[in-house]
Amino acid sequence: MATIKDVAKLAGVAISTASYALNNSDRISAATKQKVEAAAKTLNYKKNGFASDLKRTKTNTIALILSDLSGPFYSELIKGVQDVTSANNYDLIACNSIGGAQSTAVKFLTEKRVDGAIILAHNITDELTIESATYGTPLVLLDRYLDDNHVYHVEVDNIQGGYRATEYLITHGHTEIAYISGPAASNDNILRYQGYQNALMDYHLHLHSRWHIQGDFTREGGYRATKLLIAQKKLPHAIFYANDEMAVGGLHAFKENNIRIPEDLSIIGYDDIQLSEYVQPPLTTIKQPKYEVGALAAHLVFQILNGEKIDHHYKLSTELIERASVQPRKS
Amino acid sequence: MATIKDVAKLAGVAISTASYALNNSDRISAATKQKVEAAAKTLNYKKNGFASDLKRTKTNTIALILSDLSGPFYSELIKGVQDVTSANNYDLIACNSIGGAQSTAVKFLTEKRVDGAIILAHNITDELTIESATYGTPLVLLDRYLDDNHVYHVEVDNIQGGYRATEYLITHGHTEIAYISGPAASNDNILRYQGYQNALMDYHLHLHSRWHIQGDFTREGGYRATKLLIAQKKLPHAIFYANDEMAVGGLHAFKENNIRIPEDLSIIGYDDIQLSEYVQPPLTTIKQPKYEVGALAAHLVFQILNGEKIDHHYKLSTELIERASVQPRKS
DNA sequence: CGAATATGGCAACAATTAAAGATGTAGCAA
DNA sequence: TTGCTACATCTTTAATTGTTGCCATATTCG
Repeated sequence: MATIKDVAKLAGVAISTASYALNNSDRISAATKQKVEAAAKTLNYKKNGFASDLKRTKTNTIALILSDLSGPFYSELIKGVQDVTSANNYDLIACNSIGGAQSTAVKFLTEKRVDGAIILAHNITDELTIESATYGTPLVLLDRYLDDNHVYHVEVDNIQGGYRATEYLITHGHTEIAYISGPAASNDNILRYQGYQNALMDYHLHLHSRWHIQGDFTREGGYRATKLLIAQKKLPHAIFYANDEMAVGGLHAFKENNIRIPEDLSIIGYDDIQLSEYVQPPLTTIKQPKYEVGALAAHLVFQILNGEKIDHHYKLSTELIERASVQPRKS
Repeated sequence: MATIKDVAKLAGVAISTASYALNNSDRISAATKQKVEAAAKTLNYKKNGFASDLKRTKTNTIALILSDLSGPFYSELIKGVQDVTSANNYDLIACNSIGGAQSTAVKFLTEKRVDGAIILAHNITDELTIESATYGTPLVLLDRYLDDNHVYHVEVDNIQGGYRATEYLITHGHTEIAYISGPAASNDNILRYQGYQNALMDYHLHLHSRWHIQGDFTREGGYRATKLLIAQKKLPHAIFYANDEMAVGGLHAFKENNIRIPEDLSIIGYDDIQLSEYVQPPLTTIKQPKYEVGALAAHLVFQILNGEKIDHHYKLSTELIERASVQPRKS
């Protein structure tokens, strides 16, 4: 493989001259520049990215860290990140954090292989995150809060989203409203539940523990939780599923038990996944501004990279998508 | 940021000794090793990835190149790649090829930032692909054929898949079978159509050009193509959509025109996307072994990296998923 | 004293870049 | 006209980036 040395030799100039010429420095005469470029072409010279990055101590790439590349991650969010990154002429790579401290993500972070990162992966420990941030790599966290001077956050207002979903059910006349939760440890879940509680309180409704069923954000978990609810004999008026995947699972359970949605019971989800529009009935749900989250996160990375002083916290709000899984309660 | 120099100084040893110690060489005494490790810890030393890669001329990472990171790409396929890559203790990064020659993907390929790559991105030109391959980076192409000694291929047998789909319709009594195609330039599309033609021929059915409608692999395109077909007044007995996305679009069009599937007309798709199971009626379709494609592709990269001589071409076959969108024709 | 083991010195990897050097040209005085 | 300086332009030398690994050397022990 040809190096810049070979190019310089062929062009009959010094290595540095070749470097200047190839990098469009204006201290090189047009003639020399042409000679060098011709040489580079005939040798099929391509610069070695590492050597270049090493000297410049800058990679021009930022990482999007996902817990699992093959996961059902938000394509809208990625689009947001991608758009902003390429507008800034940076490269974007996606890597996974499977394997914790041994993962690709952590390696890229600690070994300074990227200039900045956006993290959507709860399996990267807090310490690791802080450690990476402290050493100068701008980090934007999307899925949790971390009190550190070098870490920035973009989040969707989950409390407000949970509140809105619950309020929507209440204003449709439902008073017995169940909540099928995500994993207890999930921050998203906790906040959505908080919103649910706040709404019940504000409308002077009671919080029954029987209406709080544990789920895990998976379709299967939603199915099981719903079966459990059905087995309790007395059904609620409506159910707020902490995410759409679980709601889809719930739909299966209801179908098996000949319970009609929304005639017998209203349900609302959270996320507005692609499927929501296609299930029967189409799912009313809370939509998160995913594109905006991604775009904002990427923007922040660049602002930090430019040394601008910015807030550490950004909160975006949700939107309610009305479809057909909720109907007013007939008394 | 601490470098190995600082570590060596603090530990009171030479740089090389520190390097050996940190890389678990057995030529270093346990005592020294410990000293070095302690120093590294107090200084919070993390090796610089580039410098290391530069010296070793090896990156230990392979790239999965996708035309668009935010696209609806095959999560099963990625899972296959991911599993094999991590089993080989390599890192995997995903990058996009938006922007052609200026894209991140091309940059990583030409600048030797990765040891190998799996490409699922038609917008990387053939020349570029060959160029990268020639200079020693193992390349596995998933979406097209390229006659080059350094390029390897894994493909799903699209002719067989197209044949199987068509044959299934024929054996259910349908004789007037339409084909709604993908983009004319798509290799996948061409081969599926080839399979369709072969099946018709083998069963002595005529190929009517009126039954060949142009689509583009998108939901919207499927919708439009189907409307066109409906507008022709005379409907076929069955339709073979070159992919599921278009079939979903078709379903919309039929619903709008009160044409019942599968009572009035049978349809079959291709891909078995997640949605297929959920649309009404659930879509009978051809499933591609995506996980296997990804896993095999990754395997090949490592075999090539190990200098093994392997075939340049691998073909996997499809599977027919029977659901409810095809029913026998009543004469 | 020779062998084995542990450690250190130094070049190499491929690029960038500051600073010094070379070359040529113009201006001006003798 | 000649000779010299000054300056601008272009090119080169050499240092630098962080790490690795070959080779040489120092130390220790039987």
